Amino acid sequence: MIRFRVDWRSGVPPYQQIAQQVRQALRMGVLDVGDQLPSVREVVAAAVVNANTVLKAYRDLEREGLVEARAGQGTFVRARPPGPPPGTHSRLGRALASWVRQARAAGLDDEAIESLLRVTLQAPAEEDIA
Amino acid sequence: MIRFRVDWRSGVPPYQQIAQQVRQALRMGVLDVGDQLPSVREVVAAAVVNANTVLKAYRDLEREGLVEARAGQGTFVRARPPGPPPGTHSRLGRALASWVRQARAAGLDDEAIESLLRVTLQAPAEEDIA
DNA sequence: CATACTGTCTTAGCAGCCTAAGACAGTGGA
DNA sequence: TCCACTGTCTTAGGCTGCTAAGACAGTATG
Repeated sequence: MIRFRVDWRSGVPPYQQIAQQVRQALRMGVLDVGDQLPSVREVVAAAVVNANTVLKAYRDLEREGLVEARAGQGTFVRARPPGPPPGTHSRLGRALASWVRQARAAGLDDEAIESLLRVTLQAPAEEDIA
Repeated sequence: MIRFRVDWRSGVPPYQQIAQQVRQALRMGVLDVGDQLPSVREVVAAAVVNANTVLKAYRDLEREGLVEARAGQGTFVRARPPGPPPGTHSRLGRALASWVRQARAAGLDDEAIESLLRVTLQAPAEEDIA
């Protein structure tokens, strides 16, 4: 059963973080069609967030067609998001992990690493900074 | 002169985005000690955000000792944030750009890429998903 | 039927952040 | 001195998101 992790310092709304963690688990193959998501009350009991917040995240995922809520039973994965299969993510993930090790060895902290990625992603579009 | 870019869909408060872009420019060497930041009114005129929002970002940077505000003159870079020199970031940035090209060629969009990094950064600490 | 799960909705309130417009103060040059 | 720039602060309002507690409905099981 997937377990959620909320970063309160990031400024990103918790309901968005939960939804995104589900999407990523689907892309990575950690979750698959038919799997059950933790019940709203389980997430609340884990002291992550309020019931309404979990509900909002699950509703977003339902609107995207990724999950399906059945009253009395739970919330289940209905489909996989568009994109490459899990194997592709695993392969790329290993390469990225190797790069992260280098970056950390060079003295970059997580914030510097994330900023570097953000710059890299925007780079080809336009000059982003300066 | 550095130019700011605000992503309104990210959920991250604009004042945090501005402050972070300055920090990253310092790490990358795009900004250096003595350089001037755009005036509050310039940023406002660029239709990025409100004056109070810019002020909040600059105040955060001042509290960190990175910049110094001088009434009547402007806001100037005072020091470089701790961490490796700009050259290190450039080198790592090129390697990362190469990886990003592979990921995009494999069909990953920006959200998938960012999620993959987030998972990778948390991975060694604890099992983050599942 | 009774119980214990499940998802769902309501109400009320609070906090953070952004906006708008204006006003004040310090600095430097004509 | 006057003007144009700079940072700074105030007031007032609004929007979004989170919290709390409770209540209702659907489903499965004994």
